[in-house]
Amino acid sequence: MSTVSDLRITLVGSERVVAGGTTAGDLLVEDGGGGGVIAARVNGEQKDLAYALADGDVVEPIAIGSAEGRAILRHSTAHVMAQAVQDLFPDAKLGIGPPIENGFYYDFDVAEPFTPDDLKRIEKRMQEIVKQGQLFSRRAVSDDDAREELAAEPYKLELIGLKGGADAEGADVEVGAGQLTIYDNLDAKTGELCWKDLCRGPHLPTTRNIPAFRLMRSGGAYWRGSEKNPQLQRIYGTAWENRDALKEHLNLLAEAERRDHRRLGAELDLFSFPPEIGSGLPVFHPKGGVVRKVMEDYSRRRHEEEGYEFVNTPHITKEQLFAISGHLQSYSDDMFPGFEVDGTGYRIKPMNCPMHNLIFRARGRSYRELPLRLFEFGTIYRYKKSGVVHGLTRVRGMTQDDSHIYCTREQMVGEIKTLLTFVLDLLRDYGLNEFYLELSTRDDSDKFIGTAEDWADATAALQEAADESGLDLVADPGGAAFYGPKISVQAKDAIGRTWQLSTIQVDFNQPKRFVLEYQAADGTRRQPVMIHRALFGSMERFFGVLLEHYAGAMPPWLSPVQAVGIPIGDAHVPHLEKVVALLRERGIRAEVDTSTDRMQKKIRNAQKQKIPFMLIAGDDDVEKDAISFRYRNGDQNNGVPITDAITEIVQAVESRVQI
RNA sequence: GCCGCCUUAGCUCAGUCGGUAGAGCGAUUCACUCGUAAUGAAUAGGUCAUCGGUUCGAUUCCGAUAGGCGGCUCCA
Repeated sequence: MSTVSDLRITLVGSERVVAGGTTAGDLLVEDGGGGGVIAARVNGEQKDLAYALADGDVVEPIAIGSAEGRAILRHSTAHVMAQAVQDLFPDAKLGIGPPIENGFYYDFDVAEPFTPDDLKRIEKRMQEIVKQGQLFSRRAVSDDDAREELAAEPYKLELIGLKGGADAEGADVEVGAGQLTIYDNLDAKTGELCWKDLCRGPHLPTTRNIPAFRLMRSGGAYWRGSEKNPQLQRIYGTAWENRDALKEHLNLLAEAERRDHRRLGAELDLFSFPPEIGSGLPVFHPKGGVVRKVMEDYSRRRHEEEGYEFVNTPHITKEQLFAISGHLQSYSDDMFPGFEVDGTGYRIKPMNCPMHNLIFRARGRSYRELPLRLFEFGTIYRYKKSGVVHGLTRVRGMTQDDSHIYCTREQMVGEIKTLLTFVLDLLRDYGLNEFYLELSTRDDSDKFIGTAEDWADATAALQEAADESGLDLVADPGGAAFYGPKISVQAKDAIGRTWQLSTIQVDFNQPKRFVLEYQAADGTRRQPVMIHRALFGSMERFFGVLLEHYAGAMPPWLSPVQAVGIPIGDAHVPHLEKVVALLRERGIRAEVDTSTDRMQKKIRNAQKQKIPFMLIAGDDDVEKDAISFRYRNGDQNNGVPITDAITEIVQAVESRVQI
């Protein structure tokens, strides 16, 4: 029996004396924090509310709506789901069930994959469990006891064996580094055991604390994330602190679906993926083609201004080139198979850099030429596994806005700084405004080539450029490629999703392999620093990202059709033809809708095509030599003199604003 | 590549418990000429993804292939 002497504890900053045996829950609920407090942070560690306080403990509440609270909620919901699954499918073996961003999952080994109907049944059973208000009850067990209790759960047994060294994503949620614990789900009235799971916790006090959840989908998932392991069936769900938050989340998903670039690409007649050509190989239709052209034209112009030199290289090459670059050895899984021409092996190129290196090497280079910045819209082909291909974001053929910069070590810092500014400015021109950076560096493993000094220098240069940008920087230690560190630019889109776009990558490998050299001022031959940089990533992918960002309503400068003339009657067509001709003279992509539809229908069509400027004309406008604007948002501006209307459109296009 | 689901008219989708198919939109034609998100009518359009099997008979059942979707893995 423990002593019942008073305990001195600290509750969010203030000292407190409570009776022995007080739990975190007693304290926090008594403190008035009962509303929404579902767990506690005691001495920095998450604990159940049932945790019995000890003398000297520092206690903080965890609210269900906080990041930590949501994770606990979702983890507990995963338990409820697993219980429901084992109720309905007694032979299901448990994998792992961690919380994830926006929800949770649990993996099961079952004879038959789950059907959508199964998910409905499971969800229904979960609701019953939630209603029952089962208690989550923590219990410490020895490894041996745990093995005995979980003898029927082979995957759990495997996790017990891994304790502390759990490597798979989510596995450490089940087994921490120390003492094993099991969470029993107990009937609130009878205290009867309903279900149990090996788990580190903490959990909600009862299943009744789950306010809102939904099962989302199921799919296969390899045990412990390895292709070599058997596949389990994973069920994904989402859970929130109240119904509104759940609803908001579901709305966001619906909005994302509405913005899906694959859907918009078809609706707006921008591109398609003819099966006759092959998976992951898009064709751009005239309307998509003009958007791409505008993107390329503007990008070229900016690169010219920044001192890039334009090069062109072929799509195929002797295989030998990739033996020199090393890609054949380390990248061949991602390359299309080779073929033979006149007895020599050839390949389709999966990257442009080796060819740019050959341009660098085409003659002796002086330090006076550096930095040498080679730029190309280089079309490359990479073999992607069939299950990976996805719209424009995961293709097998793509055009990179690729550039390779060769500079001296002394120039490296300055060059990287300028580069990052250039990259961010250009992305801003396309209407992306929220960024953060990720810095991928080496770790101690021996897969990395190049000297420690090289790495330190390059990493410092990237770090310095990143710091100067003032953007948030996420460290990614160990995430670098074997040949050098990199910065990647992550952009947030209009609905808050992040996309990895540009990368700036230092390469210690290829200059060595291609024996790239320049002659320094002192007459010695030195190896240049090589920086890879794809700004949009690929034109296809960036196109897709922009489409989703704008939900198809591209800003006027990027819109395939910038203005459409809509006559009220046939008699007004010549008037609009005249306006459209004037607009075209100013470089505006404009046309008159001369179809036999009624003007209401024409407006509807233009609206669906998300054309920024509708120019409507009837008798009133013809008489006044004017047009009436209708904008995409439904606003009107009637009787605008033609010259004013043209100025307005041209200005909107030239300033690259969104309207 | 792996697990599951899907493929019916240009698009979105019904349907056939095995007896060769429908709608809306779109297209075409005709009529209507209209002031801010769908005028009306008629017509055309499908080897039910492809190939093979089972069957008297397959779009339907089975298998393979291709393509798509959702996961997983991969993305130096």
